[in-house]
Amino acid sequence: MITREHDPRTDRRVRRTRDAIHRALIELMIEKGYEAVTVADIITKADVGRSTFYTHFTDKREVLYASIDDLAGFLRAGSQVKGGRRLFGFSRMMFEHAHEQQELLRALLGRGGGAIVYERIRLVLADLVRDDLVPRVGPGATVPLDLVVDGVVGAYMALLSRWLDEREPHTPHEMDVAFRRLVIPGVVSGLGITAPEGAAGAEPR
Amino acid sequence: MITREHDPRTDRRVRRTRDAIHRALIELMIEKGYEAVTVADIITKADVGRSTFYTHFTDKREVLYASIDDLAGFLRAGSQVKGGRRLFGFSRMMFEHAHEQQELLRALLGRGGGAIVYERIRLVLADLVRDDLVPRVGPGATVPLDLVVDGVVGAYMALLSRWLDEREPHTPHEMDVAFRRLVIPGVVSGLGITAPEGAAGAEPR
Amino acid sequence: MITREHDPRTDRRVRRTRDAIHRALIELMIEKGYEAVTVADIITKADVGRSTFYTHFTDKREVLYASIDDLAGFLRAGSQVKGGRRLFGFSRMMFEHAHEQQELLRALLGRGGGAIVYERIRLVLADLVRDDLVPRVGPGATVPLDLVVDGVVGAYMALLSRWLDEREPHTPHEMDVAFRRLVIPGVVSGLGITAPEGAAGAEPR
Amino acid sequence: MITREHDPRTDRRVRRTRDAIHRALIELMIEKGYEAVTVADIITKADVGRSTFYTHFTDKREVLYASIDDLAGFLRAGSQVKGGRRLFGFSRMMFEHAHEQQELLRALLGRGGGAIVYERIRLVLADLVRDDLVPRVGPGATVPLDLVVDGVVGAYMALLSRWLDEREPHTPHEMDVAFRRLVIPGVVSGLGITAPEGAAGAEPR
DNA sequence: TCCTAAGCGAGACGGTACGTCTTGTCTTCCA
DNA sequence: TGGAAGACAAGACGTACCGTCTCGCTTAGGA
Repeated sequence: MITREHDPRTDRRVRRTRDAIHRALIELMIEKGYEAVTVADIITKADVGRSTFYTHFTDKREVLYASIDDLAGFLRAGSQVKGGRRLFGFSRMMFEHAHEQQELLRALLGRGGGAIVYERIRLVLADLVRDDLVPRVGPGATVPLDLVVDGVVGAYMALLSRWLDEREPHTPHEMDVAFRRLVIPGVVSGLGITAPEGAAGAEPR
Repeated sequence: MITREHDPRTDRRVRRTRDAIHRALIELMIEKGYEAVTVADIITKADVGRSTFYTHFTDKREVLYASIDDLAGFLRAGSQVKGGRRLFGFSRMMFEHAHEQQELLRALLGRGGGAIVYERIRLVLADLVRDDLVPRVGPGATVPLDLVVDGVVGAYMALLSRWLDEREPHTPHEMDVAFRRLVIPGVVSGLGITAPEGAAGAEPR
Repeated sequence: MITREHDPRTDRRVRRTRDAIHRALIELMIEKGYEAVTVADIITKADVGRSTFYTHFTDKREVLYASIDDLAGFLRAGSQVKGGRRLFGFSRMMFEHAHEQQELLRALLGRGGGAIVYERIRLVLADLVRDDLVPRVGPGATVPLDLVVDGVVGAYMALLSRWLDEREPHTPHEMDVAFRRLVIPGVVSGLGITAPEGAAGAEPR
Repeated sequence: MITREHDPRTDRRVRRTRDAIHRALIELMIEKGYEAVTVADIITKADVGRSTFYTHFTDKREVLYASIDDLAGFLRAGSQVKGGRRLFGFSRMMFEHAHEQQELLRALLGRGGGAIVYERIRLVLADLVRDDLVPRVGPGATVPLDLVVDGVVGAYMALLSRWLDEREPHTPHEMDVAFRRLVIPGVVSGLGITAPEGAAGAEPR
């Protein structure tokens, strides 16, 4: 029989507290950007004691990480389910998610968002991209896979960030198409991909 | 006749002070990364009074900008002179410069470098890329120029940053080639470029 | 018939808890002095829950008071039984008790002991001293009784405290004699005592 | 020639700051007693930045010490000048000083005053008393000098503290007389003093 | 014997003070 | 008289305690 280990994170109070803190940070980031938010701001908005904050998190940063990890989870989950056969299946999803959660994502990834967020999301995307590419690498590859991954992710993050910063002058679909048109030709030739789904680069819909 | 305006920046002492501060910041950035450097660190290392620092600069940021502007100037100058006809002529130069000034560039652009530097350099590169592309845009362009610029610069910055972070496992030349192979196909098709120098994508040497 | 009021203090568990807390505080006071002991220290050492502590006591102070009251009871009891006719009968007893319980008393009254303890014990002694003096005051008294009491108790507490702090370089008996020789002449003349037991000041044994 | 060492304590600003802090603490101690005063209280009342406070003092305690040292200086100085030949010359002076500075002294020495103050002043007085007694010790002394000093100082401090606590029901002169009558007989006999100024115990005026 | 109220441990929580750190301004001194 | 030195106010940071509280577990005494 399993000893009912008491995991503090399942405590109802604990959940409530942690959630309140998360929500507070996000709202504040939308207001003034990550760097400008102080711990005092957070605990005031979350209506939580200072020590309580520090029992749960060591840092502003740590609170942020959880939010990013939510995003990462969303991406990972989505990419497996819906991404299906398509190359860079996360792209469309992400643009749409970003569109729906504009303010949050702008706070996270826009000019105001810390470098930490950027790096963290970059890592998640890099994993997704790598997983997409590894099985497709052909014998005639002329560019190291790592560099391809870095380049693709860099292009993607740049498009996404600027799109958010400029208040989304294009639709998520347009962005997705632009990303694919820009990136897929180079990836295909650089990695020597001879996809049966040569339609990889063709846009759907 | 020119009014002998006393420009403080020509004062010998002033020059010395400003240079000392610059050098101090750079050395400290190499040691611990931009964010971790404090004004106190800088003035100690530069052996300068606190008020002196604030007489010349309003910020840590402002000191940094000058360093970046050096870099920007280097890029702009180089790209006009040597870039010649080639698309993205700055690329090779930049990789080589980064190679020579490894530590500085790593401090500026690597994980430790602030988002400010990143953004600033991004802007410079975006200008260069745009100038490269504008005259080549063809009638059959299917991707908005702005997005192409953002994507290309994003990919470039990503390659450069990661290369620096990973202690340059490839030669500058290899990086340059990878960048071009990865990016030029998409750019050419996306912008409908029908270059006479169809050799744009071919690597030189 | 008496309503079988369930007095919690008789509950065996309750006794155990309270005692454990008392013992913990005393041991900790010996280790590091009253002020330095925290409630967390106490409940850890007593192996008791935080809420339990606050069910029984409102304070660190309150726990302490009980210890002092033990001491006070000891003094009061002793002074009646053994004090007999002698002036300041408590003195010898107290020095001896302090000698036997060195560590505890040092913790309570030495440099580390809080002002609260001091004051509390002072009050007990003041009562004893006053009870000793009241019946002896003569018609020729030139010093108000209250001042005599304060002075005598002050002198006694000072001798006791310093003796404890200095690790008892004298025997209890020597201390007692010193105290009497120092204080009784002034008391006798100040209060106009014409004791039949003129032997009041003479040391026994 | 002496290098004009720049002692920060002579800086006019520094003086002002330190004084403001001292005054603030004293006023606050009068209001609510030493323990209850927080650093935040002090810096608010002194209109001083938090860091400034900690540049000059490590502690509330340290601020307090300076105040006590003022008092000590006053005592020492006075005792030499005015004390003259009389035994315990400081006594009258101190009672009068305490009378004039009632509130401050009550804050320092009364129930609210920390044990630290008490101990510190005790040490100063002990020095004065010892200096008074050493040259007078006679051959027939039956009580160790240290104990006499401790006892005398203890009696004095007790009289002073209680007098302050009870809002001075007696005049300083009465207090001084009471102290001398109570203590001098025992001291004279205990130390075997055969004073030419046998008038030591006689009250003046 | 079972049931129920209390005692209890564990520890989350809001609050408050602490001492440290960094920033940008302001004052003083000196050359 | 203008630049250098550094004192200063402001306020964020992470830590330490406090006293209150909520939660389940256990444990004894009355039904």
